[in-house]
Amino acid sequence: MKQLTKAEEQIMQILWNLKEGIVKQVVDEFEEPKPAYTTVATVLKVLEKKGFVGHKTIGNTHLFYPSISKKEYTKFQFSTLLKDYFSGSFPKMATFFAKENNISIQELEEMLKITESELNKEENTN
Amino acid sequence: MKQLTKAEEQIMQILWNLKEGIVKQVVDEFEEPKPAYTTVATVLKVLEKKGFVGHKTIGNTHLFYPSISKKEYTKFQFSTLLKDYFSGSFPKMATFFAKENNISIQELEEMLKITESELNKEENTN
DNA sequence: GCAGAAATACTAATAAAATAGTAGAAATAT
DNA sequence: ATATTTCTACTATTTTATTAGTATTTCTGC
Repeated sequence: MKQLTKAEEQIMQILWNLKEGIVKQVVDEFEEPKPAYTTVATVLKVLEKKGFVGHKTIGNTHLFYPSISKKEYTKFQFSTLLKDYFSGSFPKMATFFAKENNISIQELEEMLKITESELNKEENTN
Repeated sequence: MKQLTKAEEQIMQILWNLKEGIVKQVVDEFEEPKPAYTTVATVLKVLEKKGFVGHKTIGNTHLFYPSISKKEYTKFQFSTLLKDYFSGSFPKMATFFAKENNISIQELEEMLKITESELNKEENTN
């Protein structure tokens, strides 16, 4: 998989949220200063060529949707980070996080609890 | 902080490993096909302009060194990922990791143990 | 001191990313 | 059915990234 560029990623994030949308809707999701309509349209076209989005034509407009899920891309990003910055070790990453945020072992254990309950909760969500 | 580009990041990784090095050493760290000497030199110059590396002149050569630590950049990358893909929640990230890798609660708890011991071990390392 | 090696500086060419304007098609409103 | 609006396609421009060649400088061994 290829990395998204900054502009592309922003638009993907919007599309993942919207699930699907026409160019105008995507533009509206931007903070001021909003990019030009044509800018967004161009990036969407690029994303389509690269295989990250698809569209169906509805009337005279294009309804765009992600053709790669946020989850898939997250996986890719996460693995890349884990590999390049934590030698592929999740405990290393957790340690890093804990130290960066001055998190104690007690707090870590609480997080584990939260994680466990999320794990149960989402067991059948994907 | 600004994102490193792919080429830049590769060279930073090498420099972080070497701690410091001349252009030739950096080139040598590349897998085949190695980039041209001048390519590496150019990227190093860009990195220097952007503030990611510095150099001192030794004899007729430049000894380059990272002027931003891997740790700092890791922090930046990690926070960005956490924010953009896990709503800033570490337990969400841990859950994601566990699910992606079919990790059981028992295994998670073992990871916590490893994390705890790393935490102790590295208490005074930074 | 000079030949050759090794290094950088400068320059260049290409490619990709980012941004947006203009023309023209299609729908719509009256 | 024509004016207006809305939308896409095409094109263009600027900036940044990637890659590397050539010229020049500096060092080193004889």
